[in-house]
Amino acid sequence: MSTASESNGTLPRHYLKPCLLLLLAEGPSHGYELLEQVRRMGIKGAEPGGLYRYLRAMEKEEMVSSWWEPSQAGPARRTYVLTEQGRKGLNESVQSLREVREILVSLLDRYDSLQPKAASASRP
Amino acid sequence: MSTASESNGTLPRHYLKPCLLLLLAEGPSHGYELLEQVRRMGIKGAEPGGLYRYLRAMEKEEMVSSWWEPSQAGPARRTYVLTEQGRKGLNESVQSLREVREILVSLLDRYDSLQPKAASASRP
DNA sequence: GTCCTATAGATGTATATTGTATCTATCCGC
DNA sequence: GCGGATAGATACAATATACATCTATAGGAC
Repeated sequence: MSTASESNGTLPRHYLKPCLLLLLAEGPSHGYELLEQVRRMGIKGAEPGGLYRYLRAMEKEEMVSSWWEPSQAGPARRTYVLTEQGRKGLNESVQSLREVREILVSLLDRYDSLQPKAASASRP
Repeated sequence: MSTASESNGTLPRHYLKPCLLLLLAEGPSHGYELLEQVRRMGIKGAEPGGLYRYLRAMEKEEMVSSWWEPSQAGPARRTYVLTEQGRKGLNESVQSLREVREILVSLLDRYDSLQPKAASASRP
């Protein structure tokens, strides 16, 4: 257990799947590119191993489908698209994400209304 | 993997520790009560096993300290208080939580600006 | 008194999820 | 033909989580 720093500066990898669904809702893509996109989105700790695993898992669940596509520069890529079901899945996970956001907001509000002493780190 | 519903209506248990630190920053408390409080806060899936284990772990890290206290009704309780270090830990994890909140907000905004078709679930 | 329930805390263990390292393959420039 | 960037995949160890179980105390029902 690493205390307080287990999600330092990054979205927990926990949100990888919703992120992937969102990115694929914006258009078809392939693993390597998705990796860079999720990193740019804030999941800095995302790494290829887990990402490819998630993609294959989501395919097994029929949230996405894929095929090989030759690249004009470099090795062939597996291109992923969102399925009808994946879009439903995205809608659903967005709903839970909204709840998470609300809870997070109220938790942070609660922190902010602690005695000033405790808030020393955020108020100079 | 259960797709899209793994955090349905609840804060991932992942946030248990920050929650406990916040609750203890509001005042000393004991495990059984903390359990109910975190559940009320939104971590509905919290269960005694993990919670007590977290508390002992946090004590080993000197984020909290505890002692036995007799109860006027029922068995003795172990009362926990936040230590100086625990308060620092809270401040730090609140900072990452703020980042998480920001990323979540931008992710949801991004979802909301998808083609109307995709947003059918949230706009009647 | 003894049985049942609520309160309180703790542990053991099976299973899932993650992190990390490693491996293959293709194409490009040189 | 070699090294580096791109692309995808897997194995295995380390952690985390869920779930069941165990102890103990106080209070009330009977």
